Amino acid sequence: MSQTDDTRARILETARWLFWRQGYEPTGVAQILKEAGVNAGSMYHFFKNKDELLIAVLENYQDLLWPEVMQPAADATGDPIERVFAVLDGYRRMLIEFDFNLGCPIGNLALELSNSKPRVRELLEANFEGWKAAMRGFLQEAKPRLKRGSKIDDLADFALTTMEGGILLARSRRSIEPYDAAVRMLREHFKNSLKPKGKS
Amino acid sequence: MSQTDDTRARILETARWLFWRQGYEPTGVAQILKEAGVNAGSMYHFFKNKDELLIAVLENYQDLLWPEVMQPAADATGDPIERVFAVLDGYRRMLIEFDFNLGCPIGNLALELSNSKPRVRELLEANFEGWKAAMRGFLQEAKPRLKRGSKIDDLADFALTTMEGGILLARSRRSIEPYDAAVRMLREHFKNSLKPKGKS
DNA sequence: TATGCACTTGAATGGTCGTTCAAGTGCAGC
DNA sequence: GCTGCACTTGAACGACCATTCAAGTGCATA
Repeated sequence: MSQTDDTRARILETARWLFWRQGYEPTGVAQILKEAGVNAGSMYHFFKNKDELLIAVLENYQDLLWPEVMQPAADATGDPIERVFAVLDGYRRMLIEFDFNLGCPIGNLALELSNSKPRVRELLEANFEGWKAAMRGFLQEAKPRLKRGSKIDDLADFALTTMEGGILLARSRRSIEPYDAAVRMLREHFKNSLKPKGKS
Repeated sequence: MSQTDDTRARILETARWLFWRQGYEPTGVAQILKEAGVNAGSMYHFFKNKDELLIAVLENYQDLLWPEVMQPAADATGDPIERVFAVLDGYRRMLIEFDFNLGCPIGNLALELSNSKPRVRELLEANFEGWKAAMRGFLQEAKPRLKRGSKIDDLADFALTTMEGGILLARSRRSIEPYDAAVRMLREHFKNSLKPKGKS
């Protein structure tokens, strides 16, 4: 990795972390520069402006989705339905690890920026879509066990809304309870979508 | 209403509207002053600073919850379960009316500010709690029709997380579909929580 | 008519914002 | 050793930020 790549990567990673913790608007360019140990001119050499940096961050999240979020869940269990809940458990651990100070990075930015520039909105949507597609992949594997009427697409959407809503509420109440309750309900819902099978 | 009350009320209402549309941080005091037709000194006569204005806005939301959100739902139908869904339908209409540019005012602010001053967090939580309490009230009425195992508190939480998650996704995708899908799932879940009754 | 106080005026303050740029540095290819 | 270009330096820019304040205005009470 060249010095060049290193600087660019360091800016990107610092920005990603700060946008996650503080949001986009409240994070000043000066703070990014300071924490990345870089001067203003360097940043503006790699990124046209703060908006373009955000766009690069969102593109970066797309690349990180599988290795950081989905792969660990796939490793945790072979059961495709359980993989869905392993993903949700990943967010649960994140909530607790950071003491409810951090939420879903995409969800945070989506709420702050869903009225902003088209390219930004496009990338936010693409990130959600990628998440959903991964879920659909898991569910597709479990298709034989699902009731005929169950729509895989709706189930994936529902997992996403439950996760985002659960995180929102858990952070506000600074307690894991609402998140757990939401996941419990989702699990019940999934159970009702599975064919009734006497044996495992 | 005296001139005094009028000025204060106008500042409060303008701030509420702008915080809703743009969020807290991105809304400048100057913009509030301009749109309210007020000078800086007047605002700082009534509110110590921008933070205190936010706190007043959040207190104001608490007062508005029943007349603006719950009463219309209570008027819409006598069936307590349907009242829950009438509330959700109110948010649905809001999403469409403002072309997905506006979300739940509390949800927006909660995501932006859940790591901020204690009094702010406290009020955000109290707003969610008020919403949930109203839902619990509806569900309590329907208690005889609920299965013995169903926890009213969890159902109320679940309605809230579904609503917030659904709004988040709908705004990002700029389509009502994910919201409708989430509500559909919630309805199914509620149906499964009701005692199986042959006749209506 | 005089006193006091709630409220208003709007310019000014110091700080931070994102961004620019002229002047460098150091390495790759010739 | 020279040229050219990718990259870095860091001071400076104007715009906007929340907030302050001295100087009013106008009304209620005496």
